[in-house]
Amino acid sequence: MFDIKWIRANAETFDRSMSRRGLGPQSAALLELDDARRKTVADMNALQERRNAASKQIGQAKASGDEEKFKAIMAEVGSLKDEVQALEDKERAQTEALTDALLQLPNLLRDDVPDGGSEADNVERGNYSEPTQFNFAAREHWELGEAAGHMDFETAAKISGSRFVVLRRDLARLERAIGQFMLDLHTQEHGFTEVSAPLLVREEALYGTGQLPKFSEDAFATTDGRWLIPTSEVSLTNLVRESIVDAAELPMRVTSLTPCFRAEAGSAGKDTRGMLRQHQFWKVEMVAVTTPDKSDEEQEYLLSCAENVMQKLDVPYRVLRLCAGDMGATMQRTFDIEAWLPGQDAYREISSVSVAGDWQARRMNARYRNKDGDLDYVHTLNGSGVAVGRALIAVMENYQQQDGSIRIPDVLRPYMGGQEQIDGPA
RNA sequence: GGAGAGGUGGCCGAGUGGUCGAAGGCGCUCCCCUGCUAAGGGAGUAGGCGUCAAAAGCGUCUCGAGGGUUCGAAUCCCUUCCUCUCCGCCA
Repeated sequence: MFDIKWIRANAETFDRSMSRRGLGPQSAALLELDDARRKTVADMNALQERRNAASKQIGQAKASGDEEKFKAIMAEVGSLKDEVQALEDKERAQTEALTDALLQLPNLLRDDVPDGGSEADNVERGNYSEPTQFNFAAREHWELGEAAGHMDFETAAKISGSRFVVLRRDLARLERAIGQFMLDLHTQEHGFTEVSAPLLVREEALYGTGQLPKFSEDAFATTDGRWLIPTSEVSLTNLVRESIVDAAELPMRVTSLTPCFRAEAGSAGKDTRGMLRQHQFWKVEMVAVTTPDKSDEEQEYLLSCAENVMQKLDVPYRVLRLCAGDMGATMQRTFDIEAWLPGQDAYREISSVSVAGDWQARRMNARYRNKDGDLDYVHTLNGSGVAVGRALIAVMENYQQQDGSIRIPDVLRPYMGGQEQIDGPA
């Protein structure tokens, strides 16, 4: 959500950002709406002032017993009332129209976000180790899992439909181990506070983080008007909604391990095989709330935390600086971490680390008191740390052995009762 | 599901149809005082919008939200959302 006053003062910057997002210039239409609104406000205020003054005189007239004056002013106020009412209605409608328009707009882009229209234009920012090499043909995760009998899409389809999976035995445990490991890493080494927050949220929470109003088709709604979270970014970021955060408590860093639910509308036919793209998956999320001057470095910090997960798992990855056309609407700058998947012979997204600036904070009305003692909006950031389902895939494919067994990364063994590998087909 | 209570400033909390954006307290800021600290004394301290280059000032709106009664509503009425308590049910 944008501050219309900021748009008026920075129309060019604003329009350039929108253009880079593939939208036309937006400021002119918005400012026109706002000009009309402000004119109404001015008229309304003037009338209200007259009404208020007249009301006071009525009180005085009545007190002094001046019946004639009393009636005269009453008459004036009577007509003023309707006019004021009309202007108030007009003002409300105009403000609502402006707010609705502002709510639709994507976030600003930071200057260092590369231009580009698709993922092809993302810029590599660095990587960690070379792609894993095998002296046998690498299998995809679902081949490994189905062959060993602990990854079952058929049964999942009977229960829930496509894009669901049933994991059994060691693989179910490995999924749990990955989540536990990452959560412990963030809480014990990275300074995050673990949070267990709702998975079912009000519509307002999704407006706050920006999934609504534009992306309702991506999430699942319940029959009572609530929504299943598409990411715990929603629950965690909204922790500060409608509040004034104590500046001494910033940066606030929270993390949680939760299921995420996504409708995946519009990705029909994409990644249909395996568990890369599911309607339900586990994810460890990191959310940070900080002051505006600290959000850039905070994003670097979140990225380093996510990278640390990958390094400890010892899975090859690269970091991308997402281009304008590939970025989500709610963020100002995004770094993706892509894990190397030998079975696919490709890097695939496993984490996304973004800074939203004050865009979400304005929607949530989340503020803090700055050094001058004035209220200002906080900056919010989030990053996957990392997606559990995809980490499971990455571990399976990178740690696979010729016989279809899978070695267990060192850091996960404590969470697997010391087990060193998951056996392949019997 | 049944019955009840309540939503007021950063927080707690008082509040009667008018002079209330709102007592008091806490917190915070500044000043005074004491060698330092603690304690004490004094002053200040809601937010949004509009106007303004900006600040000040001025105007206006806001006591959950929306509507109504009234010359006038935090206060009365209606609707609605939310929170809490008790009972029932339940992991």
